[in-house]
Formats: sequence, C-alpha cells, structure tokens
Amino acid sequence: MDRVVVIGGPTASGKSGLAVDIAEAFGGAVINADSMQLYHPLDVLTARPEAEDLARAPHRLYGVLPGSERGSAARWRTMALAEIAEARGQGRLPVVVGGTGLYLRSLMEGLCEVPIVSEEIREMARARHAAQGGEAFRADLVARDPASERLNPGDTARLLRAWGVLEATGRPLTDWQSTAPDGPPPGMRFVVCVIDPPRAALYARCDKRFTLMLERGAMDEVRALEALGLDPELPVMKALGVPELRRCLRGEWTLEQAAVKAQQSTRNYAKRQVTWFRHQLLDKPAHGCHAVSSLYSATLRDAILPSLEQSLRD
RNA sequence: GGCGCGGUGGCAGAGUGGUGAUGCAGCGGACUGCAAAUCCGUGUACGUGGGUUCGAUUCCCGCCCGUGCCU
Repeated sequence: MDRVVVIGGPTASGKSGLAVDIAEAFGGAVINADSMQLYHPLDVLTARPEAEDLARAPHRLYGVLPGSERGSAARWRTMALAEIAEARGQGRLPVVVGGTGLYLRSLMEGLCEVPIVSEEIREMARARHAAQGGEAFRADLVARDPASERLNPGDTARLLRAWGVLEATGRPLTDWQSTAPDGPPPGMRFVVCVIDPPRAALYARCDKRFTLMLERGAMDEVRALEALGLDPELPVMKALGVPELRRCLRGEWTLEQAAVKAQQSTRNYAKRQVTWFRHQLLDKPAHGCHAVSSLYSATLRDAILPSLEQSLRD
C-alpha cells in the first residue's frame, strides 16, 4: 500500500469533511496540510476539525506548533513525511488535507536544496528593505542577481527571500532553484483530489462559517492569543480573522465591522486558493486528479468514494 | 411653492472645456522554504432633454430625482 491521498481546495469548501470520510472508509489517518491549523492557540478560528470528526479517524499535525514559531514548507514536509511513515507503519492510509497548496506541492514534488537562511540575515533583509524601499532594494538585488529581475518591486516577501539567500550563501536564489527539486518521496503514489466549487456558493459558505466561528468563541481565542503578547509579524497573528478581531478588542472596530472585514478577507483568500489549485495542480496532470466541482458535504460521499477507491487500487 | 446644494463605473470618492484620479468589491493571473503570506492585471462611469462651442462630464437653460433651509 504505497498510496497517499492528497486533498486540496479553497477554504470552507469541505476538504476536512471529505478527508474524514475517506479516512473512515478506508482506515486512514488524516494529516494536516494547512499552514495555520498547524499552530497551537487557534482552534475555532482556524476551522480545525471538531471532536466528532476527531473521533472518526486519527488526526495528525493539528495545533502542533506554538504560535511563537514560524512554520515553513520544508518544515511541514519533514513533519508530514514522518506522519505518513507512521500511518503506514500502522497499516493506515495517509490522507493529507489542507489549503496550503505550496505545502501540498512540496510534498508531492519536493523542494530544491536551498540552505536555511538564519533569522539574523532575514532581519537584516527586513531592515535594509525598510530603509531603502522596494525599488532601490530590488535594484541592488538585480545588480547582484540578474535573474531576480522577474520580481515585482512591491513583492516584498520574495524580494526578502531572494536577498537573504544570496547574502547567506553567496549564490543567487534562482541558481539554487534551477537545480531539480528532490522529487516525490520514493515509494509514494499520490491520489489527488481537488475541490473547486462554484464561486457564489463558496463565498456564501465562507461568510456563514465566520459567523459560526464567532458563536463558537473565536473572540475568546483571540483574547487568549493577545494575552501571549506575540509579535504581530508572526504567521499566527495573520490568520484570517485575527487582525480584524484584534482591532475589535482595541475598540477600533465594532464586532459587526470586524466580522464584515474578516469575511471579506476570507473570500479574497478563497479566490487566491482557487487560482492556485487550478493552475498549479489541476492544469498539471502529473498526478491523476479527481476534481470535485461542488462544495463537499456528506451527501456527496457515496458519489465520490467509489471512484477514489478505484484510484487507490490502480 | 421659494432659495441653496447635489446627482460621476457595483460602492466610496477626486477632478477637468479636448489624453475620463484613486480606493474597495468583482473578475482574471502569478506563486519553489513566513504561503490564511506576498504580488500583478482588468472598467466605452459623469441623472435627463436642449443650447453654447471645432469639441462638453466640465459652461448656460428646462425637466427629473435627492437633500437642507424658508413659506
């Protein structure tokens, strides 16, 4: 049994539900591939599976990192590979599910060997960028690494990364990236399933879900998070709804306003994910992809599981 | 009824006698180690009918609608 199920799709599309259904049906273990569900303090706000689902199948990599840390694709990949190995050791089918496409792809295709950039250097990059601005920062970078020409002056994240790698290794990032990625882990075959629901329905579910999160204590979670006094630049602090609810706590926005804003960012995020999955996964049929064109709910289970079972057998 | 003010793309909101800001949303796209991040692209909009003008969203008149004050 060398199969690994991989489920992707936009937020609120029903991925987690599909994952448990599959895990339950085929004796599997659900492994999280969502960058935010990895962190510890946020449970409701990050839409982690609830007790009922947790009881139906083992769930791994949920809430395993403290919010004070920063995850990364490579870090997740290492953890995921370990969990996959463990599930297999127990005779379970690994079901990897999450909305972080980059993570999913890093698992399936591997990453290029790029040395780790120290926090000191990253900090230097940030300071330098802040001091000279995007244009100048980019100009300096391009002078040393012509290939980074393709980066937009406003694309701070990538600019910082490119600069950091160059500074840390003396070699341009594009250089490192031109070497082939380490490829799929040996002995692993992926059965990919992507949910790509109609836009209107997806947005409606995003909105509804946030309202539900508030009813289930999202505000208390943010209060607890706030009490930790974390650096607002940390990934957890940027989870959807956190910035908005924090402003509410500070009295800058009413709960109503915060909710509207958070719902908006959720929809924007869902849109980005749809684009990512369509072009980075669905259009690249290297992995046989099952596309589900509607929001997933238990009623679709019998329509989807049989074809998946077929793929697992092939 | 009188006087004033205003009617700009889905919304907010500048502005100009001739090349129609901008923001948000929407839509499309990018994406190799902070990715729920970071970014890019995208609109035959000037209430209506006349007039002035080489040319009106911009100037003038009527009308409609909204708004404030007065009666």
